[in-house]
Amino acid sequence: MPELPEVETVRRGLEPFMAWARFGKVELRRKDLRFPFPEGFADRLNGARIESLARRGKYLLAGLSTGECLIMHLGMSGRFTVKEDAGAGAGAANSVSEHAGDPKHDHVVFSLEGKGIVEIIYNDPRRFGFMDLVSTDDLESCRHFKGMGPEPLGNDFTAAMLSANLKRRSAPIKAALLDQRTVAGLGNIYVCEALYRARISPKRKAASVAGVRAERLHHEIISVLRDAVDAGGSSLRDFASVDGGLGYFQHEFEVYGRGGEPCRNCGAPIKQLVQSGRSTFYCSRCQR
DNA sequence: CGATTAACCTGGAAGC
DNA sequence: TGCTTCCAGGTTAATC
Repeated sequence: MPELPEVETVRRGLEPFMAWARFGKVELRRKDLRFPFPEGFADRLNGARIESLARRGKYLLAGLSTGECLIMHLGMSGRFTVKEDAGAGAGAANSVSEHAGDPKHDHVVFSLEGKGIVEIIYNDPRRFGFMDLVSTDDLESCRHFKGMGPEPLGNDFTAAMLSANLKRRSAPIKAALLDQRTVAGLGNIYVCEALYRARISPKRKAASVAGVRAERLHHEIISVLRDAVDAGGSSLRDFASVDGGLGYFQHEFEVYGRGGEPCRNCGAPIKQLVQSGRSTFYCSRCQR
């Protein structure tokens, strides 16, 4: 489900409930998601205060008072919902999202004590998501973040850095941008959209995206991600923010999911092909 | 070393 | 209506 803008939308939805709250009961309804939960997961969270809720690429990071960091990845179908007034009696759960998902896929329930008690429910039908606990000191070097590329909406992401990361790569630019070592947080949708905005063919060799093309691409990656974050992400199929609200950036797609429809710039039909096992959408007239 | 593919899972949509 | 096939926002282990 989620690329950077969707994960950021989730982060913003969870932050008011999670920041400065304390973990109470942690309920695991199975022993694994994509990977097993780490040893003693529930015990290590219990009693911990959440000092920050951050995002790195497509990962959510809860910094804990215990010196550890709770790492959460939503995979393809993960979602969080918040249940306020948990434990306040029957029928009192007045903010359960209407997009809560099938309860049979509710795999984790965090009970949090902050201003009142809330339950944070993690639902994930496909179970491609996962959670991990890592010492805060080891965050950068841990297996999830070692080698991860720059944060595209951060201050240190530059065209020169993008160009350097694409140099000596023979794969198509589409594949290179899906690789989280090039830039963090891009997925299939926003790679297609950024390449369209930058007028670069997804089939072009990554290494040939340099100079003015790299500058254009750098600029458009930032612009499409900013626009999508501002729109609350894209709601395809089932993405919903924590409060059940839907993003609306899907209405602004220029190419993604528009195979055969006319390019809004030149009128030529949008083409669709498969790269790296994923659908690519692009305009062969506008994108070179 | 880098590039490509299959695999992990379930559910919804499309095709017959 | 029911069965089958394909496809989906991500990552990673295995293979070339």
